[in-house]
Amino acid sequence: MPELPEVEVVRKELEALFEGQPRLEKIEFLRKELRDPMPIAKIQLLLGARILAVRRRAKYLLIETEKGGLLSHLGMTGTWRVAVGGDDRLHDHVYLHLSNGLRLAFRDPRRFGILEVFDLRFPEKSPRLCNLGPEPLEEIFTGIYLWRQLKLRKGPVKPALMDQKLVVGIGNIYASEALFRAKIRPQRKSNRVSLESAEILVGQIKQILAEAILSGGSSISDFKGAQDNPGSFHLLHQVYDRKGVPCVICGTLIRQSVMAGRSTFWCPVCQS
DNA sequence: CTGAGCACCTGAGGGC
DNA sequence: TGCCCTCAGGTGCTCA
Repeated sequence: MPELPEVEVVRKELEALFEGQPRLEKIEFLRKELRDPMPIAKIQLLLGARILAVRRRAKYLLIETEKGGLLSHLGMTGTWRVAVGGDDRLHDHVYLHLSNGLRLAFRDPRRFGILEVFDLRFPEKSPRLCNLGPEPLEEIFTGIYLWRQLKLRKGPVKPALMDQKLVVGIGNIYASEALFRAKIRPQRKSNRVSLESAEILVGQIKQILAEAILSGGSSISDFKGAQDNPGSFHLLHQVYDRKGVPCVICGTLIRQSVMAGRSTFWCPVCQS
């Protein structure tokens, strides 16, 4: 799935496609459910509305219209794509027909994605958004904040970084990558990460997410932008999916293990 | 409260 | 070539 950088890349592309504030002329559902049933009737209430903006909160895309908000999550394999005329895509589930002539497809083979409405006036109160931690690229996400949060936890630091209640947007790739850059072993107990290490880790998280956005995201497997352009950040992965490959710093072979059900990669020498 | 395990679903890739 | 197995960017449930 798309982690924060990939979602942000999609957001920017949608923003460009929504230039001129097109109307939602038709919303076509090719199936009734993704991971959960879609609230089709509520979504249809947005018909005819102009699209005003598209924002991102955590890994959610928030499309703001005159008549309300449309929220989407890309799950593991979700994408918003400009549908080309006549194509008959197996995994297209919803089409947004816009008044500028574009047809946007929500395409998601595994159907772990989400499509719902949200209240524009109180987005933070919507059920999907009300328990989220701070945005990692904003100033409130600091070393002292992370250190205090980690102090409260006994488990390993890597799953903690992926907990969206602690901080949003970091998924399985960027958790491994940020810990490598900060020289922290993923297995390190959260409450034993020093303030100094937490400061370094926050700096690395901000840097890696920003770099990934600039590179158009990581295109492992099938992530692509709305108009088929792949990102290139996966070329800069230093540990993720590199089991048995020499560490770029010290040459030791990268190791892999499973933590909280997710593959985890690290250098046994550089990270302690 | 926390953390672990698993379920949700399809497709890609490796081994034989 | 084909079959079978494992694994995949996330989240949210149950259970201890």
